[in-house]
Amino acid sequence: MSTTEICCPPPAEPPRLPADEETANAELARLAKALGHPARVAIVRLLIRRRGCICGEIVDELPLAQSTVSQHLKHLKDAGLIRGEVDGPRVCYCVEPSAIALLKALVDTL
Amino acid sequence: MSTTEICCPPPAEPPRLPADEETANAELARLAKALGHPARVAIVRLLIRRRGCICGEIVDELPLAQSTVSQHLKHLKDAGLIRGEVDGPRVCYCVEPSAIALLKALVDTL
DNA sequence: CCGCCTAATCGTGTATCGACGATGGGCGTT
DNA sequence: AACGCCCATCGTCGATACACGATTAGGCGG
Repeated sequence: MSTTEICCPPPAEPPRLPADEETANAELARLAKALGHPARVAIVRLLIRRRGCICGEIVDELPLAQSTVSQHLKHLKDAGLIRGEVDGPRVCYCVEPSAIALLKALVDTL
Repeated sequence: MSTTEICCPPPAEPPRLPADEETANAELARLAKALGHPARVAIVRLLIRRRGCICGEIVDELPLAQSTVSQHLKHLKDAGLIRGEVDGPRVCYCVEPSAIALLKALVDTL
């Protein structure tokens, strides 16, 4: 395996909106809450920009302590917005395209 | 004035995205945070559905106490997502179309 | 095997959220 | 003038968020 391979192949499947409105509200609220912090928006944008994945580079890019960044990453991962894969000693994060697509679709229903 | 007039004429101006990315992140985080609760999503949807405006009807629609709903309305108003106008003894809320448009535009930049 | 590097987790402190009941203020109605 | 309705605000409480330093866990390299 080459070391520069893409660790997170995005399957970009079209989002399926929840039929039930209450579920849709809860889903949108979940995703929105995960983006409800500037640092997390910055992380998502960073992960999108570098199509590949990063790990501790995020810490270098943000004016936050390593543990704080790790917390934000956990938030985003719990919300399903990003994915993290262990690659040897480091961890490779990337966005979950379907989650982003779902967010966009849900926001568009407003 | 008729009692059924539209209290919140939406000016629907096209959103101007912040040029600075950091500002855009903060703006998106603010709006997302405001939507980061199912009840607030439900309120926004309710206000959109009934193009006109409502007030205490929201309380009837949600399984929450009046004061709690008022708090959520305050959140949404502080975030600029909704507007509230006093109309006699009752208060008339409606969405701020430009804010919704801005949110959609910001999410689309992801 | 031992140390190193990376990242997650723990523990802490402060601040904010979310919910409620109770209180207060503004405006019609009687 | 007094009452009643509608809504905002206050005060409170437990839960959660946010930030940090310190510690732990887990691979890799020497």
